[in-house]
Amino acid sequence: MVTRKDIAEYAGVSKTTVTRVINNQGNVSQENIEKVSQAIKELEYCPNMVARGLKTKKTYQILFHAPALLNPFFVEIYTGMNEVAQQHGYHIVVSSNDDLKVIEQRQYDGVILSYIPIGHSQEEYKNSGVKLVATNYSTLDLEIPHLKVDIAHGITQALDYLYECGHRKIVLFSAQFAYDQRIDAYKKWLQAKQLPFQSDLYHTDYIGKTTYEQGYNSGILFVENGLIATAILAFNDAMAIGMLAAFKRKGIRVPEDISLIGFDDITQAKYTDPPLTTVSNSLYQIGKESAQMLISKINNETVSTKVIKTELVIRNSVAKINI
Amino acid sequence: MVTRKDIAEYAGVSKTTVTRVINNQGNVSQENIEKVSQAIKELEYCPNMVARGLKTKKTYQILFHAPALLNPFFVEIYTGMNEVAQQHGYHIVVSSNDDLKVIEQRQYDGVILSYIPIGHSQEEYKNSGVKLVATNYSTLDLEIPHLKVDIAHGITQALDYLYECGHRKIVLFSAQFAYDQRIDAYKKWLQAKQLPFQSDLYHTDYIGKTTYEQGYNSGILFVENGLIATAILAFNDAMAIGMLAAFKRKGIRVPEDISLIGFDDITQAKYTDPPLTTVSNSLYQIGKESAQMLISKINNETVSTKVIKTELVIRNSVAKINI
DNA sequence: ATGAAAGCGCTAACAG
DNA sequence: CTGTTAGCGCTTTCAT
Repeated sequence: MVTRKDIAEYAGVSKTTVTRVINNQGNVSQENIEKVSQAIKELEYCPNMVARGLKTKKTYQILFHAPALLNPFFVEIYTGMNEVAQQHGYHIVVSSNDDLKVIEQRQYDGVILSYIPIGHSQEEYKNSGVKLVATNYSTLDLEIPHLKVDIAHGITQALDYLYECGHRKIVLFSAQFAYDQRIDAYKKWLQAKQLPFQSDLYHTDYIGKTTYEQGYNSGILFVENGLIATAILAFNDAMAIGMLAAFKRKGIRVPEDISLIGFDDITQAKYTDPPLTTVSNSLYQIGKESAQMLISKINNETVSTKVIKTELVIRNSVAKINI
Repeated sequence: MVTRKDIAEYAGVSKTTVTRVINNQGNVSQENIEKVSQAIKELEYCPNMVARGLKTKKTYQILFHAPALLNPFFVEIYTGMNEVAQQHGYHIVVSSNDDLKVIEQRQYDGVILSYIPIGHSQEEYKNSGVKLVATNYSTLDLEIPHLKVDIAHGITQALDYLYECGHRKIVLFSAQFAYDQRIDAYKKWLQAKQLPFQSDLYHTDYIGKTTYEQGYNSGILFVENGLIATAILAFNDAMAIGMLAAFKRKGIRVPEDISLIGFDDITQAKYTDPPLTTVSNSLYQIGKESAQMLISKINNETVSTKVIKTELVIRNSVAKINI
């Protein structure tokens, strides 16, 4: 390994001078700049960021704390994040490891939270002293600056659309694992439309997992219990896609027999049969912005929570029905 | 930040002793072990891996060099990799950055290659001196130890199955971006079956991208040019899923009008309509094994190329037809 | 404009 | 069993 020392000797200057030209801090003669540059090129020197990190306390590494990358949802966010991180010279490592110690151990410059693991609190993260930002958060009481998706708005958009299409019996799939704005938004909307709230018209039958598989299982169950509604608002696209498969399996046609709306607009949503009507979350954009937010924070700029607007993407999984 | 020095002072021992108990190297009295452990707990000390890395030249970081995580294919591999990496205390960072310098800069302990970027050669990687392993490689001339998927075998399995189902006109989708075993395997198989080789029965119309979108476009084109075959062997599942959408759009039924086989068996393949018959690659397993392989190599064990067996997963996208 | 020296937090001889 | 010392590769005062 060739170090700054080698360059210094080769160029006949001091190590300090080498540092100065590498980080172009000025105060070095044109002649020396050239000698050093030449040496660097010839010896193929490249700075050791570990050593630098030890000294400067900056590793140029960011931790993305996500439950499971296998969920396409997170992959799209990650992809956006990664793009801006790269532009700023940061590497991102993804971890679903609940151990907060790694943050200090590995000296991450900052962390992006996409969830707070069970058994941990936002206080713990805050106390750890790292630069912190949350992404795609929808819970109300988060003090950490974050990108807030206005899920309530998205739900309302979807519900309105369903209403326009003539639907009056709509099942909402929510989640048990956390407080979910969906339910409140749903109730509020029902009230506004003067529709009755029937508890069997929303489901919280699954815990934590919002996957294809879970959607499939929920779909099967839903059919077997008798179609109690004309439309479903799924927790997310992955689940909606699983349901699509379940309905197909059970001989239930979408949208003829039941209408279905997803959430997130992941890439595949365009390629399902029928193409999935869904609420777009701008996942990629969210990823980019949250990385930008964290990097700003690392640079000691002040950042504040920002609301992301959702958008209804109309494809073919919802039917107009007669009222 | 609390360091080893703080622990030493708090426990009334030397820094070396602290090191010894942390890395339990023995040669420490029971009494001191307890004093140090106590101090660590009370001061909430945790070792700084950057400093350690500088000294030991081990960062416990692995680079996964993959073109795009958005491709579900890579995500599944990554997930497997990540699991075993975690078990061994490694973090993985994914990068599609072509710059080999980061390997030295960031002092990665090893890198897993899923492709060699255009303009680079395996020699370059080898010369860089890092521990190296390749994953899911199918080209023939790779000297780096790797997990080799026997694509030829997979193709043959798929082709055989199609043949059994009565298909004689089969389109193979290959890729332009690299030498692809598929074509050779296809030709060889045709010969064995004494079927004529028709150049219009394989396509290499797309470059590099093997995505949903590309599959969709290819599917549309394929239909518009007139169905010249009864079955398609797609490059991978992502493309097959895109094609499924295209056929649906064009009113072509799968498998009634055309049969379709994918490659990889990604998670969604189970949830398409119809569920996709495909060749399983054991992506998750590949990920796990390649990480294991690299870690062994990092530990200076000798590792060698290993062939992964493919498996035909029969679902419902292939029809039996009359010969 | 240049260099010497100290030190980031850790490990690894070496000496006791 | 324990501690002293040097040093990993880099940055940063502080002199010159």
